[in-house]
Amino acid sequence: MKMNEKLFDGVAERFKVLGESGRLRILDALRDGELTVGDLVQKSGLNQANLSKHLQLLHSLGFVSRRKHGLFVYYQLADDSVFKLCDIMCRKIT
Amino acid sequence: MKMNEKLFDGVAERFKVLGESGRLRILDALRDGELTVGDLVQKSGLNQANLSKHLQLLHSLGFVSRRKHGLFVYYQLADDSVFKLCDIMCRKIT
DNA sequence: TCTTTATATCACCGTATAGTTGATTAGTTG
DNA sequence: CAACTAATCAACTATACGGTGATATAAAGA
Repeated sequence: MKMNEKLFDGVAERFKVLGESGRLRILDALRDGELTVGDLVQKSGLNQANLSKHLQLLHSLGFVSRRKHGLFVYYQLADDSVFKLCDIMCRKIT
Repeated sequence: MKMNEKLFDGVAERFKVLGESGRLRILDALRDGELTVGDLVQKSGLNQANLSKHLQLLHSLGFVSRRKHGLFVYYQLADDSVFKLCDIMCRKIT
């Protein structure tokens, strides 16, 4: 695909979101299915406010989706693109 | 690929490098073949010191390779992984 | 309605980093 | 040596971003 001039900022913005190991850990924790915010607090070691901020960012850019059920909000991966991306990156490292 | 705990930082570091539109423009400028630093100064609008800094970063993480010939240093894309990555990202935008 | 719980948001701080500039250095060529 | 390309260094500004504690919002149940 030819990179459109308009796309640079949007693409960079999304790479930047993945350029933070905390958010990668969140996404990895969701690999096996949806989790609540509370689950993610435990798994990630991040506190609630910080985690929530990361989740809003990931959601706003389409990396995760969510559904609300009662008091809980369940987050899950929007698709498998994150792991496609990480696979390519990992190949550059090893 | 299962994300190894050790890989998180390395992968994040590389995503972060792509998370900046200036560097994406540099990589895009190299799409059609190798260019000298002077060429890239013109194409990118960045000054020499700044551009050189970006190039060192891109080179140290394996996104570009370089060869020296006479006074000039020619940079080129190390492989096509950048565009694979951008393609996936673009699909998330459109 | 009052309480509890889960999540989102706000305000603030500290730090990291990009961008810029100017100067210098290194290496190559003629 | 003189001219040129590129890398590097130092210093500065501005801004973006992560982390955190406090507060707000929303849903469920007594």
